[in-house]
Amino acid sequence: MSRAATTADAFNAIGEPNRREILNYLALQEHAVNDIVSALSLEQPSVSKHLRVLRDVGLVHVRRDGRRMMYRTNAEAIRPLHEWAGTFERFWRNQLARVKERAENETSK
Amino acid sequence: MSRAATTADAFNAIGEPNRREILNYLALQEHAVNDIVSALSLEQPSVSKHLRVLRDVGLVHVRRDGRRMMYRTNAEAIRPLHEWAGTFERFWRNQLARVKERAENETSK
DNA sequence: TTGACATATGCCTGTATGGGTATATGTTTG
DNA sequence: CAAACATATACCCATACAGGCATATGTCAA
Repeated sequence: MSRAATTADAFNAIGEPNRREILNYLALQEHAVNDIVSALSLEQPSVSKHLRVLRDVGLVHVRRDGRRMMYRTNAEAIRPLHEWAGTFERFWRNQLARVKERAENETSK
Repeated sequence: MSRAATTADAFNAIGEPNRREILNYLALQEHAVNDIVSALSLEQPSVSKHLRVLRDVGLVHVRRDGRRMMYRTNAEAIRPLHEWAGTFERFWRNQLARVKERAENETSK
């Protein structure tokens, strides 16, 4: 045993900064691998590998266009993540409320 | 160079399943390390290590209570994550809309 | 079919873990 | 101060990467 595989799930996959950049870039519209390479200044093999990981966890979709491979972010796969983080929303709201409250008490002194 | 450190940021830290469990557990109220060990059936050293990582990226707060260390999730630190994922919301909404639309067209045939 | 173009893989290296076990550190109580 | 209790670290091991470089694979144009 050791560490969990990066390809295990979306949570793990987005841990890599470049992969998040790629997802951002591919969210607006599909792009070929080379476009990503240029846009993010990464090595082509590196991009292909990241795309491979993203694809394995379903974070991107692919489509062949002649000799190019068109990738596109699958927003749907990011939802679980948004929802997980969202379960903490009420807590940070409370925290903010408490801080605000305290601040107001200080001020009214 | 190699991979980014797990302690680099919150995104990376939540990649580990056990750490997400810990955050869930500590969201409702603070708990001592031993409570976590019992609740999640993990080895004590393992829990301490995960807490260390979570603490380094600010995902939990600590407070000493006698010989115990009371940990608590810092929901505020999860917000950036929620927001990042949230930027994709309009995309998955669109995707769902398209799917739904298509389904309705099929039905009406 | 051949060469160019676009990607994907293979391989090697250094590093970052996560788990398990033993042990150090800090705190309380008798 | 000694023993017990609660955590944190130190180590060791096996593994998963991410980056860099070379090369295989797939597709199109002449």
